[in-house]
Amino acid sequence: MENSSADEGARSACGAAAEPAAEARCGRSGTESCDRCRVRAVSVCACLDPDELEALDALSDKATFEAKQTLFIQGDEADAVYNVTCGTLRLYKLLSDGRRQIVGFLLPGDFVGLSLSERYGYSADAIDDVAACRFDREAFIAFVERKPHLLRRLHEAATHELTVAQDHMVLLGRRSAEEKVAAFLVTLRRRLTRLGASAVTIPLPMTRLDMADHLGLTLETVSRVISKLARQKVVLMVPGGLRIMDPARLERLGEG
Amino acid sequence: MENSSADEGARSACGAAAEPAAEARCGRSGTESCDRCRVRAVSVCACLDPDELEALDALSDKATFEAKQTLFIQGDEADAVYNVTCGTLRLYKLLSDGRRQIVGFLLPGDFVGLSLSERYGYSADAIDDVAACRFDREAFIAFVERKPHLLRRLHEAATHELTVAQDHMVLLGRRSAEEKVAAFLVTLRRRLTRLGASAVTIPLPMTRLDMADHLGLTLETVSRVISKLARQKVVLMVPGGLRIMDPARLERLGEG
DNA sequence: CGAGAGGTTGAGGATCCTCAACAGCCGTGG
DNA sequence: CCACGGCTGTTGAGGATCCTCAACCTCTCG
Repeated sequence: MENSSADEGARSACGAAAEPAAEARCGRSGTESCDRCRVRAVSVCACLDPDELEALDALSDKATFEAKQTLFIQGDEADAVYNVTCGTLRLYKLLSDGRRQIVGFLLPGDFVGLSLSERYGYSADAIDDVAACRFDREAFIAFVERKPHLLRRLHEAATHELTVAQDHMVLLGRRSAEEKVAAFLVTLRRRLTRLGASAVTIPLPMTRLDMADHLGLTLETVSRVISKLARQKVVLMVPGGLRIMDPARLERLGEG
Repeated sequence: MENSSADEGARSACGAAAEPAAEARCGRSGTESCDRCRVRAVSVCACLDPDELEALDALSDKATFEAKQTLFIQGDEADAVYNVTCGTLRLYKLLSDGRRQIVGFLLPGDFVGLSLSERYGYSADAIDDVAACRFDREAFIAFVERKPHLLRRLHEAATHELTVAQDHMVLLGRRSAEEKVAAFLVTLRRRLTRLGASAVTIPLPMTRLDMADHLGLTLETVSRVISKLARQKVVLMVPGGLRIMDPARLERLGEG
């Protein structure tokens, strides 16, 4: 039973049928072995040869998380690292009075636990249904010790994250609400494009509050800016996401 | 001829005499060999044994930069990496209309160029006179290739930077002006303490504008907040810095 | 059908920014 | 030696942006 066509383009990158359970939603990607993995080419695993990949595969569990499930809390002992294969995660820090800053959204291919440190530096929730390769942290570290080129790759990934974080500091510190939302959409579009997803319709599995807590705004401001962009025909609001009607205009709003 | 005692505690971490030239201001730290280096214990070099240290020493130039001198611009080809031994740097990104976000201040012991990538991801200026160990990037990478434990150390440093960046996102996105300034002072105090500097008087070689561009504020707001903290006797304004009168109160203002 | 979650929109207000004036410091140069 | 300009910092008045509070809507799910 397919739904109406309006929200079709706004589906998650998984692109599977719409059953609620994570296993179903993410298709077989949660249980496949590495050689058939959809996100291998964009993941840290891309640097491994077939033998190494097999060894790594032997270390991994295929874990799934339902929407809104918490993977771990900031300060928890870090017993696992993950490679996301399907779905969307939010990583966030809380202040003692409940204020929240989402430091990033993770998409398929992204790695959780780059720091390899003993405790998680942020909390992580599944936003929609998520599938991931789960590695015991100790075992993963031991594996890395024997593969310097994997360490090199992890280092590249970490410094890339650092660059992304610094760009986000510019956004948080020096940009207007409209620029923030536009830049967020442009960035998300680029990431989805690199994953091979359609570039015209952006799925937004996160809520307005999530976006607000990522952009240093309130949910009302996010909603108002998106409404304004829709009024100006830069985007079209569709269930579950946004259709980009004027990419050039959006990029101009998002670029400094 | 020593100046009045008021500004004595607010000197830079170099603690040398006040001649203008970088070599003089930073004392011998800019030309010393590694085994007498003041910041070795807190630098990435700390993981090297004496032989390795000697090999690395052979790769390094001792570079000095005068106050306000630019080391490199965002997008420049990255031909060198640096280890700061004395003085303060600002790392920043610019938007096309001139808005600036300072992504970090570097103190002695900090490393510039962790990403080892081909181009610099931000611009860097000396704030006061600076001394640093300069390494040819290619040569440094070749050295790292032969020393996996140094790569591991660089990775640790990079992920530490990432954590710092994420904490700064919380500050930029979710904290008030007063909290921002207080947190900045607390953080700077902690860093200086780890370097063995006095914890009661914080030198502030950067301008109000620098602080504002780091905290996502205007220079006027920074000035007003500091004045307010001084009125409340949390800090005392001294030439070149601040004396912390009520550390507990400052930490409460700075903590979430 | 009712409850709850998520989203939109409006009115009013707080925070922080903009613009402006002025003070202190310092090196330069008459 | 002192006047001057430039740079930095402080303070005030007024205003823009964004937040807070609130009402209402749609959609989903039990």
